[in-house]
Amino acid sequence: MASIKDVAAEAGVSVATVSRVLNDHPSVSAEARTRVLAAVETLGYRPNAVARSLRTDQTHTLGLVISDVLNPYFTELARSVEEEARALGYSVIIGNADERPDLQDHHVRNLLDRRIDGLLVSPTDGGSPLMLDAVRAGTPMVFVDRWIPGVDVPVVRADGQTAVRDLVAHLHGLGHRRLAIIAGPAATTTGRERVEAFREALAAYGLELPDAYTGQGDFQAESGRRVTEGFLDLPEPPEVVFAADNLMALGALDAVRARGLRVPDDIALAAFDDIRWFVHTDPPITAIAQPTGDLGRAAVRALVDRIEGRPGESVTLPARLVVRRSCGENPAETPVTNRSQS
Amino acid sequence: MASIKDVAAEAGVSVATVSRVLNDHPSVSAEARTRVLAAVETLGYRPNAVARSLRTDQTHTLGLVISDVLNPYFTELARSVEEEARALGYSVIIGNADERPDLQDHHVRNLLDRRIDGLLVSPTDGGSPLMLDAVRAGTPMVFVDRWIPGVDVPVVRADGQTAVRDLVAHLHGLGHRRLAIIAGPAATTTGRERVEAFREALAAYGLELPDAYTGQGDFQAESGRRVTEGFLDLPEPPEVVFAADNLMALGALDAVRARGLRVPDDIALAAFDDIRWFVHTDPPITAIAQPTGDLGRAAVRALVDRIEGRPGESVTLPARLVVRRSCGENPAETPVTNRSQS
DNA sequence: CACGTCGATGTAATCGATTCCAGGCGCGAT
DNA sequence: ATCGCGCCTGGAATCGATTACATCGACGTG
Repeated sequence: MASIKDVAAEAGVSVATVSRVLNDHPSVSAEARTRVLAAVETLGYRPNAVARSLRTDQTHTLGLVISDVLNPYFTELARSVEEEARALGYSVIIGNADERPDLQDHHVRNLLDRRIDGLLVSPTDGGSPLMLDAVRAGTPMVFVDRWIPGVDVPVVRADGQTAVRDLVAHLHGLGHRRLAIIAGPAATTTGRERVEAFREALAAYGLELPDAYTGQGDFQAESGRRVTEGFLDLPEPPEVVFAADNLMALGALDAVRARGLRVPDDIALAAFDDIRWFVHTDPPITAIAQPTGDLGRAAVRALVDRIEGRPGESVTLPARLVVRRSCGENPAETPVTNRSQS
Repeated sequence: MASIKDVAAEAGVSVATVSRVLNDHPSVSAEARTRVLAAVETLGYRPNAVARSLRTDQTHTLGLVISDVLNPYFTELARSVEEEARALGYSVIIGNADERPDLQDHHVRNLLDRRIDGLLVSPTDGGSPLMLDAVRAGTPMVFVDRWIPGVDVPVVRADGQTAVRDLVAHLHGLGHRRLAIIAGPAATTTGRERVEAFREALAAYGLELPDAYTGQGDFQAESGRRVTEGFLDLPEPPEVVFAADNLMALGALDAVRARGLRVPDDIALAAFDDIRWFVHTDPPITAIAQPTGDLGRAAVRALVDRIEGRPGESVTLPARLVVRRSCGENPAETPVTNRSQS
């Protein structure tokens, strides 16, 4: 590949001048500029980003470490992150942690080695020393969706509390009283918070959340299936299962169907995280929708603010309930919200 | 951040020795080695990948440019690509082209500027001058899923011809005679091939594929909806709609449902690309499944072979038909294949 | 004893950019 | 005519690594 020296030789100027033209520095004569640009054209020159980064100490790259790329929620998040980053002149390198702390660490280390300008993380766990060191060392960082308590890093996330209350109201209104939850890993904030919000919402109706109705999942489909099977084996199975993410809801659906039971007739199902496919499942699934695109964009803006020396603040956006048919018929309401989705 | 110089100073040796220790070069005394490693430890030193890349002219990074991250097929592909690359010591930077040639070019340019070691592309179109230049300039490249005819680059893809024949046999056996297809963009190989395979398979049964039954889609859900509406408006609508990818099938499902019609009673539906959710839609959708994971891994191996100076060959793997209920009941067969999926 | 060999180490060049600094030139003011 | 000031320009340092080459000492051998 042609280097800046080749361009300088071709244009008959020094490398300094070429560099000045390329970074449109003011003091370059019109003549030099045109000669350089012509040389760039004929040589098909493209600046070497690696060399530039070494010198300027900026890569114009953000790292995004997410917990699971196969989860449509994170895919959508990744997409909006990349979009906003591109608009602001940054590229994104995605690391998929697969809900595994060791893989998460691998990616964080890799990204740090590559001297990314900032890091967007949705932590799988309570935070490895590596990540905490990075924060302490001053690496610009922003948490998205999940976060690590006690670490001084902006957090961009959705607040599901109101939506969970709406969900419980909806369930209660349909006559359900025995409500169970498939929780996410206790090491994650979202894993804990969703259970707490659910418990509080139940309390408002004088309902309890017994241990038997609190299954421990890991945000993956298989755990949803396993936990649901446990629920169905209980002497008094719950009337509703609320899955703390969309993949576990999928697993729950599998488990229910494998027993030859039907949703919502035999057992109702609801999920945190709404995804396109929930409109098309049998039956369409009632879910709590996060403003995923907005979260991704806000997270990037916060991170870039930090990188470029501005404050960079935390953002919390509301999630909302989307009622479909998986919790039982509500003749007046269902057709409307269903149609609004299509 | 600490640099190699700091380590050298701390250990009381030269930078050359530090570098030798880090790259485990044979001629370093045991004593120097331990001193260097200790210094690395106390300083928390990590080599700067940017500097290293500049010097060695390798980034140990692959670029992956895919057509649409929101498409589960490509998400899965991306995941397996990253996995295999990691196993071989490479990182992956993903660029999402969103089926837009201009975005595809943006990412290719960006990746080239970053001096990635090799490029994995699933082209959205016939190939921009930029990409063709890169091939000519000797950038290691491999096409995956889709390719560009006439370009000398290994291709890793699935062959759907047999599976499409199986599909048509299945449909014919169920009594369907008026079969329609929602095609992908004519600029893509997969867009063209799937139509051709379908047409040939129909011919084997003495059936035609009239223009009215060939809708032009763009691999996005919205086009599937639009085309399907067109089909339903025909004086004699088709009995089956075969969507050339999973998103267009989703759009088709929307369109059918919006009319208050039912699958498969009013119209049958099948799709190219199988995804997890197809088991759970109403009804479960008959699809042609690609060995996505194998494709991703094979593509990475071919690319890394090229990068490291070995041949790097094209690979074609067979796709297979997965029968579910969306084309009509086949009492003997359906329960079995359906159960095998769960 | 002299010489060649080999292992361990350091010095310095290099990768391809950016940028500080100094110098040359033209021009207006004194 | 001289001076000073801007504008352009080039030389050279620099970023943090890798690596060719030189050096030096120890050791074995003829």
